This record gives sequence, C-alpha cells and structure tokens, in this order.
Amino acid sequence: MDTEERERYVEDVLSLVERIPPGRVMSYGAIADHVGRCGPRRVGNVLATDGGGVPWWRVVRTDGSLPPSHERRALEHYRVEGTALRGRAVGDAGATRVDMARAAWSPAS
DNA sequence: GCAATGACTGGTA
DNA sequence: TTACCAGCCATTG
Repeated sequence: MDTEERERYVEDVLSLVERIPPGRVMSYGAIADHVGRCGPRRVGNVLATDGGGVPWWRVVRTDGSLPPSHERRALEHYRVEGTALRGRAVGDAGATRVDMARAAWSPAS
C-alpha cells in the first residue's frame, strides 16, 4: 500500500470516528465495513497510531468490550458523556462493557 | 520474501 | 458467561 493510500485511509477512519455523536459508539468491524478497505485489525492499528486527535473511546469491539489497554480511560469518558453501559456496578471497571443495543451508531443514521 | 505481531471477529467448547 | 481457535490484513523486522 502506498503512503498516499494509507494516509487517505487513516483520514477516512478518523473523520468517521469524529462524526460519532457523544454517548454513541461504533465497532471496529462497522468502521472497516463502512470505509470498505481491509479489515478491522487495520482500523485498530490506525487508531493506535493516529487516533490521538479523535474520540477513540467511541470505538469498541462488536461485543461492546473496550480496548484492553485503555478501558479505564474510556470508562471515564463514558461516564461523562452518559454512554449506555451494562454489566457490573458503577465505578467498577472489571467486566464493564458498552450496551451496544442502545449505544451502537451508524453514519447512515 | 517470510514470520511475527496487533486497540479484531465469529464460531465452538 | 468465559476461553480458545482459526481467519483476516497491513505493518515491521
């Protein structure tokens, strides 16, 4: 893949993430599917590398689990934005996940 | 060019 | 419910 292609892909992903409204989330797979280029692993890599400028915490796995390395930080944002969560007690990171049924969002909406 | 790696996913146990 | 396995795709050594 050429550098230009990669940058364009990164830009598409980032702009899409920026469009996710507060309190909503999207899965890696959904983003990859919408961008229509390569798979979800690429999306994760993009966010890990260039996701510093976008609300990356609004991107989760399809089952609602948070990125293993940043779940604590993401939880803080969810609490502030009022994102629908499900699972254990409030304030207990443990197995807390996003309630995809209520928080899932798509650019087509 | 090949092997390993990763913020993934879906199916099976 | 969690755990493990086999695909998947681009980057990296």
